[in-house]
Amino acid sequence: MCEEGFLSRMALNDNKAGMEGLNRDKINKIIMESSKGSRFYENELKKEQQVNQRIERMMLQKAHITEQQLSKAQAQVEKMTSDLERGRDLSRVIVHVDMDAFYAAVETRDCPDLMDKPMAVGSMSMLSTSNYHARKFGVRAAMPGFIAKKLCPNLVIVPTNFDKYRAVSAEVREVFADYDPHFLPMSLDEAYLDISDHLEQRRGWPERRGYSSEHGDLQETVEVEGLSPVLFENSPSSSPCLQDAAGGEVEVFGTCAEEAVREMRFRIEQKTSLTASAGIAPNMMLAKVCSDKNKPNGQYKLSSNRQAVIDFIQDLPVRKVSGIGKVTEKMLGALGITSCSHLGQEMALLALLFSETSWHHFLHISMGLGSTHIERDGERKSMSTERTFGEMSALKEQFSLCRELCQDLAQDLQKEALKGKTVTLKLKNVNFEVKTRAWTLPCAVATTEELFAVAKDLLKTEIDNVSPQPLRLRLMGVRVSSFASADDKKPLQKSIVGFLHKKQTNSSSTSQISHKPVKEHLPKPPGLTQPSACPSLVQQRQGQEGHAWVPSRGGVEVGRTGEDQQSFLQRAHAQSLRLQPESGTDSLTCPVCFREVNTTELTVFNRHIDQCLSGVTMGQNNHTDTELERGPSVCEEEEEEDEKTGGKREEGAMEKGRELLSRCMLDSVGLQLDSSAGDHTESTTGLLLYETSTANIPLSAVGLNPVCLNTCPNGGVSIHRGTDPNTLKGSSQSDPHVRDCLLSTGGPRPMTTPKPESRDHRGPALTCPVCQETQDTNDLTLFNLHVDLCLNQEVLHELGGLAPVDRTTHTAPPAAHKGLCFRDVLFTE
DNA sequence: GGGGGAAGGACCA
DNA sequence: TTCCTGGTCCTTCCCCC
Repeated sequence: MCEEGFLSRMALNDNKAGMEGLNRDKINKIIMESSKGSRFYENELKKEQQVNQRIERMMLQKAHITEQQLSKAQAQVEKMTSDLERGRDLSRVIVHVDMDAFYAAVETRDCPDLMDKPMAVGSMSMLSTSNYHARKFGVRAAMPGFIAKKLCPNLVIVPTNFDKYRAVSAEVREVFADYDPHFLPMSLDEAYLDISDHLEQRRGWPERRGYSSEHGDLQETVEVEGLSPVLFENSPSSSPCLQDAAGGEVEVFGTCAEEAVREMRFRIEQKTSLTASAGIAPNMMLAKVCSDKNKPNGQYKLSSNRQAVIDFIQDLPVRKVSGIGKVTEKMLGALGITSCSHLGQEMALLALLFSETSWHHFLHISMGLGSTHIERDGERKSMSTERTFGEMSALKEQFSLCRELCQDLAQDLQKEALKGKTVTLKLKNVNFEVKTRAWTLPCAVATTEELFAVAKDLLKTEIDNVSPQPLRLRLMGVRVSSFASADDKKPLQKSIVGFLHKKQTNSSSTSQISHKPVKEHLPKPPGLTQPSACPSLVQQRQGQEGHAWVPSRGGVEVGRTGEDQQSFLQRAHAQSLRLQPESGTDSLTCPVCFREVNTTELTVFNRHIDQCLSGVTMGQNNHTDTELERGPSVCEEEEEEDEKTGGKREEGAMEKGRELLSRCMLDSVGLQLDSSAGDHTESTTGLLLYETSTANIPLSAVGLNPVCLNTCPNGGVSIHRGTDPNTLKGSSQSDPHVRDCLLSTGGPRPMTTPKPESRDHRGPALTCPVCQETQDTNDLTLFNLHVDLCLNQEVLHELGGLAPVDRTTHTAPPAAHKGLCFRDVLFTE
């Protein structure tokens, strides 16, 4: 700490070129006065305390280290050191190039009036960079503009113009490409190059080559030997400058690494009127440190020999190394480590106090080792967008912003043709506390609607968690990660077919479905991910089975355990598994009971699945092992019965099947189907649904849209939150569900669905609450069938990226068509 | 005990 | 009056096998 009560993490970070020799105390006092008492400050104080606690724990741990432990660690360190030493590679010439105060320099170039003024690029909220005049006042990047103004009242703040910086950056990169076509850009103003190959070529060139800068056009000139050298004005170094035949100035460069880099910087300056600094070293870590050595407009070369590297590292402050920030610096400082040589001396201690990853990193630094191979074309891991704003507490605004962010992100994903399985919502409240909430889906998503379906549920969970207080936000962001690999992009149904055929179940296929239940396949309601975050749920221990969450109000209590989720997976997929025959197989494996069914007859197999499902779903599995093993024979008996009853049984089975589907899907997300609620037992699907869990349910994950029926202006099936089904009638727009429904759909729709009690209603044409299409029928049985089919399609589409072939006619698929058939609807890949 | 997801945080430009 | 954005990687915790 600089002084009593001062937050070290808020103190001026002068670890930047152009900030040496400043009056730190004076500057810190101003920063302190501007910040103290603010929410930001309070949050920083909290974080500082956390770091201090971390240090305390570390020191306590240190106090308990024995001599024996230390010598064991020392042996380990020594072994690793000698291994690393053997692998030390000094053969590459790595360059780190960094444009000087890039954004500020671009703005100054375009507005020369700014040349001699302290200026910064950014806003009153945050600065992106500052010029060297401003740095003398302590003004630097990542400082809010209002504080910078207090440090330097004459500071000119210019708003950012990224299009302009991108254009300049493209020009600079053209130059980089001449020295290393595979250079690695780190940002708009920074890149790593491996110029080893370029230097090899360069050796074959004339001893010196020159560039004439006449008319601003940089021309490579022929050999200039024999001309009298003159100094080039504004030249980065005092290199000789010659004149060509026309009397124009010619800058001359040699063939060594330093000359090549000087030439590169010269060309950048000629092309953009901006200066760059560079570091030349045998690896990336050292090159980065070297580029900062002679900033601005300078370069530094570290010789490629071991002793030079060791000497260079000796007195280097740890904070100068990329990857060591203020927290690590403080932790090392508590152990008396400030320079890289200290780091090497205390390595055994560090090996005992830090994680393996961390101390290995420290060891590399202390030996002056770094990457000698510039990793190119690394795959992107995530994509996100976030926005900071003034306090936002209104639900409508929050959901609307959430959708906007999803829309922006969907556009970005589309540009790179990416789809990801994990959607993360980031929230920062007005107290600067950051929360992230993630949910991993069974398949990759990319569209606005898909992203919003998840993000809004995550948001809703957080809103409910602080209810009845409003969620007071200052930032919201949405991120997508776990991008689909080439394998993941393959249609899911192939895997399903493979999964069901016993011969393939044991293969090492990368299919998304396997015998072994994989967690990410399990749609998990956000509300259930963190039981403690949901006070209305009672958490129960159930032996070895994990946790069960029992809703404390509304509906019948339904415990949910890991087991439940697994069986949901089975059920959900089973529901979507209606097969077309595939040649070359003689048995199928049931996705519910996992038993082999000796048949290739899909009607028979589907019946078996239905029977399994009825057992699983109703919680009264009537299958005995013997019965299940019989598989086909059960179905044979049923077929016989069908013949006797003239197919009536089939009709009943369809009805039952529909109910089962709804029951399965709803149960899986904590909803219950109620068939005993008096007048309200029937809705458009002939079923009244109400929620049995107070957790927030991402219905979209299983393809259900939370549309509501008679009480909601949007129409549809009623999903009533947390109240007795008999109170449904009284719902209004103030009902949270109705409000959400309106929000998510953009406003009330004309109510076109029939009243639940009027099953024989003969009114105008009906509109399906799922596909929103008007159906040319007023026969509710037919209409209900259509709604079910739509729901099924939505579910399958969600689960497997399947596209419905025919939504209106429900025609049976041609027998020869290869694909999946689910309840008379054909899906193609 | 190891693998993997979620959440939070460090660090970078 | 006011403290960003977008990305990667690491750590910790917890669940599950």
